[in-house]
Amino acid sequence: MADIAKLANVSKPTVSRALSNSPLVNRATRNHVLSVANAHGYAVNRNAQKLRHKRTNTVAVSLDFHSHRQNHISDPFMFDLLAGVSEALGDRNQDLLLCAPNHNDGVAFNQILNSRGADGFIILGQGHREDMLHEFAATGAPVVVWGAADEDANYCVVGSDNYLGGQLAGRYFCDKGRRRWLFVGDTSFREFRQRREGLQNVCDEADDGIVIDDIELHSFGYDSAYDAASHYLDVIETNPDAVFSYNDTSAMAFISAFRDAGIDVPGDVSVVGYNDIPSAEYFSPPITTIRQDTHQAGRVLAAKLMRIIDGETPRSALIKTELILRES
Amino acid sequence: MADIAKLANVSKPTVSRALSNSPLVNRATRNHVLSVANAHGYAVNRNAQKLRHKRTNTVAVSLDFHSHRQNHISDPFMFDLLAGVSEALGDRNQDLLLCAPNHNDGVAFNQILNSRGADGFIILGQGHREDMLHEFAATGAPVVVWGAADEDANYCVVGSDNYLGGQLAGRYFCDKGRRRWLFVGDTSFREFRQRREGLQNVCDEADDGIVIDDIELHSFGYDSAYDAASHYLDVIETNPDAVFSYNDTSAMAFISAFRDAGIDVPGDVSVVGYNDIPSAEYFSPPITTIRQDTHQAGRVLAAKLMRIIDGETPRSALIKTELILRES
DNA sequence: GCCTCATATGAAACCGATTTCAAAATTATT
DNA sequence: AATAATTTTGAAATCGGTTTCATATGAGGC
Repeated sequence: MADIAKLANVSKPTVSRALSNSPLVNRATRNHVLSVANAHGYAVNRNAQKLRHKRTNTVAVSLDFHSHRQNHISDPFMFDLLAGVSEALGDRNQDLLLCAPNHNDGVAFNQILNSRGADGFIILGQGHREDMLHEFAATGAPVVVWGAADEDANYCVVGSDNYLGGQLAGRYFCDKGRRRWLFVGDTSFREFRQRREGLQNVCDEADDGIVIDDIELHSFGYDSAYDAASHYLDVIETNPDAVFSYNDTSAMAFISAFRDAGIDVPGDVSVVGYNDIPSAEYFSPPITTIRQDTHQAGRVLAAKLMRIIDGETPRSALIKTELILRES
Repeated sequence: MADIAKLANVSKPTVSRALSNSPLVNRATRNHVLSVANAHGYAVNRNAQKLRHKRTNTVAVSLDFHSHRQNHISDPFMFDLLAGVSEALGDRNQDLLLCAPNHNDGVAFNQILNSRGADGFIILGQGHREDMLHEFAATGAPVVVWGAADEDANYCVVGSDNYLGGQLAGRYFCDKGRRRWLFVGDTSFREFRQRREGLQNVCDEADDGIVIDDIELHSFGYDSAYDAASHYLDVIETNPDAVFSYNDTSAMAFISAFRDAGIDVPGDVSVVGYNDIPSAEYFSPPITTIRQDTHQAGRVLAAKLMRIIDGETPRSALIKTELILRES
């Protein structure tokens, strides 16, 4: 910057002001400085800027890779979400610091904040980290979480309307005249628990002798879902006629297992997945599922975090959640 | 840091040296300083550090979101790659700056480098940006590209052995006794062109009257592939008995289109995809495809870039590329 | 012509670390 | 005990910007 100042025959502060569009600098001077800076391909040193400003304009994004134990990071939904967040942050001129899998604990988060590596955090997938997040947020850390809203949460949560998602699946089953429902998912995750509750709600209101059975599936991935489904069919007396599973991949696994056991989908059983990943549409049969708007999610997450960084305390929010009617 | 120095009864430089494990500081003093720093949750300011060191320990990663015009970012393969890179960079204590979609041109890249936002670039998917990348690399920018090796490239490329990939598909078709092959892909992309050449090579060596037809598919995504397949079947005289498509999603689309036209897969036609995305295994029929080791890819990309940043000029490299035999 | 006020500019201090260089403290050598 | 060699330590300069504060310049009012 000192060089540019010399070249433009002005002082360092003037260059600084010109580059930041300060009204304190004369129009003509600014244009001159700008042209000199441009001609020399000058770019302000972000690190010096961050140091002085005490603001990084960087958002750290954490992906809970490890909650996808088996499948590691394979569920495309998380990545659509990441894409949405990336786009939203780009629009706001915020840099995106992607946190590596092994840095996903509270200490590491605090370290990033304390060392001024980022101004705040977007956590994609709260998983089983609610306690850690609670603690983290309690320190005053600016943080937004993609996950399930929680009355007691001391942090801002943005997520799918899981309860509604459960209701949508339930109503779909009612429409199809299904009476023996099966819920698949690990209800120790709040998100899945809320879906289960929404499903239960529709069941209760129908008051029609509908029963709901549960499979607590503690590991992710297609294979374990397939195995769970096969085993379930082995031990159960009466087959279910409807399945609501926690994501599309497992829904596909259930469909395959059912078909391999000679059960027709969607003839004998209706199946609803969650997330509407791209392949859901192309599976055979195309999967009826619950879609979330990942772009909206990204925008909302980014917007809320910006407000938190600016000292406000925005409320948690639910993202548009809709049933995508297909053939399963 | 000045505070820690005061608390530990030493000077600022001593604290700095203690924290960076410098041998210039006495063992006892270091331990004392460390314990004081720890007790107060102190973390060095990264920005000051980067400013002084003129090194950021940050790698910018660019995803070519836009080459996936229709599907935007839906191909899970790119994300597996991103995960691999993220992991590898994490192991090397490098931060990962994810570049937003709208920042994917050479000027923006240079801006990031000049402003010391990152030490180097990992470009995932060269797409049609070869010229830009060439120019970028010519400025001396440290850059590694995931894509297709090119004799003339002035930058380091890491990628699948596309030629071998094509050969593997060709040999598979030979094994199945297929004689009328169809190659699907946009050969204006070097990667796909190389695969096409590998396929041709097997065809030539078989010397068996095998013919290869081509569909130049200029847009990505399932739907356009399905449409292309249907249209192809409408206008063609003799149906192909083998299809090698540029990715798994399009392979699925071709299989669906063929089946909808009453053509049996794998009975009448063998289909080979590319990338081995998770759903390839669960599609019906499970898709025979070419797999690349995304973790290895991530590690190699990271390692090469580190060497480039250190002033070396490592050579381009090919990643393990293997045929995954399934039912299609 | 003198005073006030607004506008434009620059000198110097500062953000929070690291590095150079000189000085102090310790240890080894004779 | 005196000197040389080696460790340890700290004062000051530095990285590259931004901000404060004082000053210079020119316009407008009387």
